[in-house]
Amino acid sequence: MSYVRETSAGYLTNWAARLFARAIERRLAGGNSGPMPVFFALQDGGAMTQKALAQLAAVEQPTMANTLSRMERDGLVLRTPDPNDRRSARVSLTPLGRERAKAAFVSALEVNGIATDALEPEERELFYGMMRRIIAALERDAAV
Amino acid sequence: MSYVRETSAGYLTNWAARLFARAIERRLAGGNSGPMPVFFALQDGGAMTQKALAQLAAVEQPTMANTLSRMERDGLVLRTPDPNDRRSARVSLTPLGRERAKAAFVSALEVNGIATDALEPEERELFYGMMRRIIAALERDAAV
DNA sequence: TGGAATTAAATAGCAAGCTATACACATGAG
DNA sequence: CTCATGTGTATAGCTTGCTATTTAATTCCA
Repeated sequence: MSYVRETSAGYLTNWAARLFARAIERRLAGGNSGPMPVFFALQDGGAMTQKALAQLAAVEQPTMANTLSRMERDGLVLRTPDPNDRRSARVSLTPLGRERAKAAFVSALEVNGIATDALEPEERELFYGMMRRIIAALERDAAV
Repeated sequence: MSYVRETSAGYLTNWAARLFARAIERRLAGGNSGPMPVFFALQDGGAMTQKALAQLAAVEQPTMANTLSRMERDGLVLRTPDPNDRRSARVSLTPLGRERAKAAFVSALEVNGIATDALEPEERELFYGMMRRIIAALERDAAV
């Protein structure tokens, strides 16, 4: 690694993020990592608004709209019109979606395990904390 | 943040990576973050092969091919045919490219500064080290 | 030397992220 | 009650990433 790569927080983070996504996708055989936050949010049978899902996943609304469209196309998710607000729909997992959610959960745990195994046990909470502080700082910056 | 978001290394890393990219792009006014590794590799006037650039950036060859095509389209980069190997071309920055590279360097430093300011000074090297270990672990996994 | 294997780059096609904008419905103020 | 404003989704259009495949040139070996 060059000096820039070794000591740029952004460079390292972007690189690691791509490796995380690839490691998960490799385990999902055809599945992708985009639906993961939806799986986590809805795995216990709940239903949520697209807007709420976008907030949970920390992505913009159009990103979530497209992800849900692909999931709907693939039979993973159901959009039920909200009777109280005809603009809105409640999103829930289909049986196939719940099945895939379980598999995604297993893969995510495995990949996170590979990553955290690279850290000393006492470093792990520190790593999460550092990440959360960096995220908070960058979100403050974005809000300006 | 939910429990999953707070303690999933992959989730946190992906989230932070997107914030890094957005923070840089916000500062580049129309510019994007994809060319950044090319800027860093070529900023001092050197020329490199597409393959070498892809390795430096840690992206696949077609990803770099497309990035370079956009940069060429935008007048940032020049592809000079290699006289010794007609399959290959030497890539270098145009004057405009070098100008943009300087701006990108400033932005990257600023954004990295925002991130590292969220860490205690004595935590920073530790953070880079943790990231490098996680990257190494995930690359080992990918190589299996 | 001539065909096989390797290598550099390009292309096709998809996912997931973004911004900007459009559309349809809901709501609140007068 | 109507019209302006606000809100939930959808769409358009772009970048960046990936895998799989193709094309063209080089190299190696029999």
